[in-house]
Amino acid sequence: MDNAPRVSVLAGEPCETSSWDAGNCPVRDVMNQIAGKWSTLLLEALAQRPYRFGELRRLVPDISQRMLTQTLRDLQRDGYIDRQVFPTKPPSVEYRMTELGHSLFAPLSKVLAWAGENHAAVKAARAKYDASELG
Amino acid sequence: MDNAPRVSVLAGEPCETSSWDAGNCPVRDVMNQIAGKWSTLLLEALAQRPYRFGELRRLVPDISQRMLTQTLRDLQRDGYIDRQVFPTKPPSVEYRMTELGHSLFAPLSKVLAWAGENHAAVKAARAKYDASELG
DNA sequence: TAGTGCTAGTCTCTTTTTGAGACCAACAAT
DNA sequence: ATTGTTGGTCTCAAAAAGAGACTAGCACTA
Repeated sequence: MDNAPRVSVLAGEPCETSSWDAGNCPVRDVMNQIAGKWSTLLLEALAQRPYRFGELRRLVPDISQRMLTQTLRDLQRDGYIDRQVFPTKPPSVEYRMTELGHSLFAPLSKVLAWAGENHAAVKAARAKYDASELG
Repeated sequence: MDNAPRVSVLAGEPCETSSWDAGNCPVRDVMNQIAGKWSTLLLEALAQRPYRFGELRRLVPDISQRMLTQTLRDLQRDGYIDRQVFPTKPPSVEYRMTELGHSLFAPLSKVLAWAGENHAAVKAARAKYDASELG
């Protein structure tokens, strides 16, 4: 049941606070996919250049094959990446970011840049919180 | 064989492909928190104005109290929101976004806007994928 | 005075998701 | 003949999330 298509309720309304339930909210519908543990990492890689399955697996050392397959399928299903099979001797598969994917990655990369710039501040906040919890 | 160029995607160079393991990567460390199912939704709410626990619960109808508590704690721990207890008759708790939280929400809101604008394209891609899977 | 509801949670139990690792078929080199 | 490489799938265990009962102190109600 891992790869069963997720049926999403129809909607078209912007995400107002009065309709923040799962079926009606574009933000939730879109974010719930790209907010996965591995999605942003794979998008970051594929924004750079196309990669093959095994390359991505080596690039992200601690992802399981199962989750790599599944995350790539989800990103493909939402139209962010394309999957192309080459009938070579051992068949190879290339994943490539689509235009839609690049248009998403434009604003997303700003968030990733923020993460890099503010990592220290976040770690400091964590240390402070953990210290006050123990005290 | 492993001739993949180890080049950073982002200008600020927050995450090189040679250190994409969990412990070394600021992007993963920061994103894994804000990428939760409920985090962006709560950040979106608290970017507008402070809210109390019960208000947030009513705002997001399908979040459980357990996950609301836990997500708020995580956001507080990373320094994005503050938690303030008022010793009123029935004690009330107010959650308020910090400066760090607002500085994160600036780029994050661009992604949320993208989600609203491109929801239709994503749904179309999904429909196309599901149709080809069934055929 | 008992009953009800509000507050912001916690505790337990069940279901879902994720992770670890074995297995697959074809073909290439050793 | 064994090993390695390709891109997966399959099963089973562990972790995370969801559902719902339960708490304490106070206010209002009957």
